[in-house]
Amino acid sequence: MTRAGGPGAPGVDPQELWLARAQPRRGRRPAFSREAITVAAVTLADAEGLEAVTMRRVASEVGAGVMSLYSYARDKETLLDLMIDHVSGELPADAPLTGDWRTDLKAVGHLQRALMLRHPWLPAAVSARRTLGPNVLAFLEHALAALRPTGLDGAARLEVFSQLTAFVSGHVGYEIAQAAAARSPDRLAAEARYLAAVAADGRHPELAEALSAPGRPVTPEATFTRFLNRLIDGLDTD
Amino acid sequence: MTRAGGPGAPGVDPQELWLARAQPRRGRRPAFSREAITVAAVTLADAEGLEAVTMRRVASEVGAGVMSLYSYARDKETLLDLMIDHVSGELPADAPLTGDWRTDLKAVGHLQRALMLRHPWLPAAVSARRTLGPNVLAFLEHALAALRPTGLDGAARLEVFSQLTAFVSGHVGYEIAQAAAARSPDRLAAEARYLAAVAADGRHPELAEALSAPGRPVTPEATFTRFLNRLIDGLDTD
DNA sequence: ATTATTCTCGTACTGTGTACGAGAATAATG
DNA sequence: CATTATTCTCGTACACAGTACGAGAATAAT
Repeated sequence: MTRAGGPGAPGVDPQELWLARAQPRRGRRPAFSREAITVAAVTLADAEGLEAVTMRRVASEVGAGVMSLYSYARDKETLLDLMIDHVSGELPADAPLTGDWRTDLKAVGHLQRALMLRHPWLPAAVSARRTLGPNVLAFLEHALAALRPTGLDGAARLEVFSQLTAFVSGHVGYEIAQAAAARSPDRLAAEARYLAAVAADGRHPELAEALSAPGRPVTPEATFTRFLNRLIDGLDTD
Repeated sequence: MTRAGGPGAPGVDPQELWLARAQPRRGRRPAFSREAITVAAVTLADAEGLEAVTMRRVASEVGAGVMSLYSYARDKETLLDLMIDHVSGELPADAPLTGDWRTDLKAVGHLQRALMLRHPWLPAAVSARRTLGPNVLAFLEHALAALRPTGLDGAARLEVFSQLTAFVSGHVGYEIAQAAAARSPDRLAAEARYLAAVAADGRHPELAEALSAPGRPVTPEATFTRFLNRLIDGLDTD
């Protein structure tokens, strides 16, 4: 027969992924699980980055043959969706709300950032991709509830959440790039030398000044909080 | 000999890429140019997406053998850096400033967004990567100048610019994903059906309401402007 | 003319995602 | 019980990726 399903019953529709599958009561029993495969992939990405997540690596990590993975996810893209939704499950979708929507929304932002820092591959994976798995939707539900006191209509609340997510994703993506660069001192030194050379060429006076400024140490956390607060405090509910 | 240089003189240092190269007055003359190769890669990415940019495709587009590209860029990552800096050259780094830094900074944000919309692969490429080519630095210089009236010190101005860029990148990345989804009506319909099913399950009342709300048409442009204004108006210069 | 240098690019290697299909395991059917 | 339909596993194979290697072509200095 022609691959009709599998434990994951991957269909033609992308969304079919998330729909509860009719459990087959016939045929060979699955030796693995979508969950186990997803966890293996996430673990790999956390430890060695997204580019370490190859079907072969994941399969060997989980003790399966490579092609067996395709019974659980139609393709690698789908596996990525599974990974995204899986880690989104770490977001507490039922945290109590204070009733002050600004406070609650800031908490949402901080939760998202913390998740992305735990899984540094997330910003890049989420960019230019929309994953609507159960965990993502559960947290969306939570965020929409937090926004209820604003009095905004549903569409507007949806928009605010999307924008918040986009902001956090962009911010943390950059934060991660910074941290990665700082992790290899020689590369960092080379960059510093290069920038110093650019600053010294006379055509970049602003940059020169910015680099010569005494860089008081700022934690990324503080920077994020500051900008998040600005964004959220600036929201109005007219 | 062991690949000592080439037209691009790719060295060990990543930054060496951007440093002016001593033009060799010996040996065979280059048949192509870094510029031409970069343009070909950008054109390809614009038309068919980043995944269409393979060394073989770029080479054939430019009429070169595949391995010849490696004389102009050490590896594909470097080619990506070249692409990013190249399109950054479209940003007018010498636009006149009004002197009102909020107005000027908003203009900067709009310029960045426009660039990313023209080159939809940009947000994904920029995420988790730092490219410091001449065009990027020229625009940075421009943005820092725009921020001068704030009275912020150099480091703070640098930070504001980084945050702005991160915000725009995150926003436009999401905007592009939306647009891409909307481009294939069947996929969009499938998603709508799926979301309706989720909304109907009773456990997502907020989502159900959001989806049922009469979606007055909002242009992405207006949304972006709104959030950008909030972010920038919220900035203070204490 | 010789030689050093700098480029071009065919060949080949490793690693990728995944189509195909043979075979193993299970449940329903006679 | 044997048969059969179903559902899974996974070895093999293929196209295509990035790129190391190195032989040869073109150019400038000697």
